[in-house]
Amino acid sequence: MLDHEYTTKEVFQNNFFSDWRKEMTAEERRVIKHLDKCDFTEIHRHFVDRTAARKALSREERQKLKEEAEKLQQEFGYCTLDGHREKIGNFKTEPPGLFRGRGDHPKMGMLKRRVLPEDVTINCSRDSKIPEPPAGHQWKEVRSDNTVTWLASWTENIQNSIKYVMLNPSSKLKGEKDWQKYEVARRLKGVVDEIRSQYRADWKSREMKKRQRAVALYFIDKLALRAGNEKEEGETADTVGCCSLRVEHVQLYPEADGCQHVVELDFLGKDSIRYYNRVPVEKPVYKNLQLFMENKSRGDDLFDRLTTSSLNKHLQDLMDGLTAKVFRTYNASVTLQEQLRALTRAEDSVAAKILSYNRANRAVAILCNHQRATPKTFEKSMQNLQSKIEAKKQQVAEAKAELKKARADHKPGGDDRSKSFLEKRKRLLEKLQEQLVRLSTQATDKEESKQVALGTSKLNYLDPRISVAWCKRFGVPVEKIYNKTQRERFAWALDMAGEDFEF
DNA sequence: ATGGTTACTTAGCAGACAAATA
DNA sequence: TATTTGTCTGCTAAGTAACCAT
Repeated sequence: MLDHEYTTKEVFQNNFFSDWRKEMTAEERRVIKHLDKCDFTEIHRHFVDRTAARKALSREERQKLKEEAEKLQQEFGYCTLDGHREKIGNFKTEPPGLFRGRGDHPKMGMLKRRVLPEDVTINCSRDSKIPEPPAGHQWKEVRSDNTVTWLASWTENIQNSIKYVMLNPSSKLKGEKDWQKYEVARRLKGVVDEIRSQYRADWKSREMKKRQRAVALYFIDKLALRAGNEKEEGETADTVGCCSLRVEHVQLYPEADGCQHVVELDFLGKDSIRYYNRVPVEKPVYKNLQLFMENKSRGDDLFDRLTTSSLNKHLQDLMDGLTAKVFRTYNASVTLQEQLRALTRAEDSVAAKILSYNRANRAVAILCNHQRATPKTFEKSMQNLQSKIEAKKQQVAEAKAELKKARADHKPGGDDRSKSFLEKRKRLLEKLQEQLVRLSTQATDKEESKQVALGTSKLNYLDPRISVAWCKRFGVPVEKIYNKTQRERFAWALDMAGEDFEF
């Protein structure tokens, strides 16, 4: 870990040292008193060497390792559920190490304990072949609870939360759940207009609680904010969602960028990813926000009368199964469908259609604020692409000159040889131009995506049936949109969606 | 309401792996 | 064949939201 910036942080060092001291013998505790006097370079070198050794393995050795991993996968990576052999998602317990939270985490550097069989609960049918604990050990418990989906669990010592062994997304169980999730979102489509007019009416309610709920719901709907459950202070990084927004996260501008009633939101959300947005809102929303912020200090809750559970209770009354997160799924999927409709042209090449798909996907990712760090190799690979484009332009120019020459050589009524030569030149130029378009398309796509993570929405928010239908309608092979794993994950949708599927 | 517990989904990243290129 | 580049997978943290007891 010495290479990482977080090891230089005081919180990390203090947490690590205090946990380390707990592991020491009395003698060690007497000798080792200051972290900054400890030299870990020998251990560090050991791991660097080990990584290098792995990298230097021969083809045969690699093959052998691969086979061993495959054997493990076959032995432990599957279970039988309702008579079907299903792949398990995570069949290995997490190894011990130093905890690395995201963002400014108060527990960074703490020692994450090794999980022992004695910590592990097994959940399987009573009449099944119950997994054997490692020799000399026992499971904490073996139970048979068919109301839950997990196969094994243990309690992790950093947050005292339970970790689970569950099925792979390709399993029937997960597929069905995924399908249900999108069905709930589709039901929202039928009532969303009514819900929207209701929360607009509630902006003027006499009850402050209702007003807060209505404004929060507006944010969740319009900006695709997360619900924002309360978190235990000091246990996790300081992040918020809609219901946990504080006064300090909101700025009001009567006028900005030529618009009236502008709200600026600036906060750290899930995974400490910054959400920054300046957006004009309707006047009653603006007025309400002013009211909610009156006589409060920076650290106070914006929606002090609102919790995620009261919000979800209300949503449940509006539609069976409706919760705050359904709005994210709904708005993401609807956006994809709309964008695909707006961007796709039937006469475009497959490459151009894929660009349109990525643009639509990107619109969703931006809505949901799915960000990523610019890839380390971005600048370099962009330069490479640019030089490829330059080279291709050169080729196009040359081909044009050659075509001109061929035209001049082939007079009307000229011989067959010069005619076929001319045709050849034409085809060559066309091919090169196509390649050039494809390359610049790629460059645009790359630049526009450098800080946007497309995968998260693709996997979790976009009803795959929308994509499958689009592929069928426009003759795009589905493998261009979903790789093998993704096709397995969305097998249910590939089966289900025809070209006229509508979300 | 409130807080604790539990089960599940959603999230970004690092390293492994595979394909492309020199 | 060796090296570079791009994609995929595994990992595990961090959310949502239900349930239950008080």
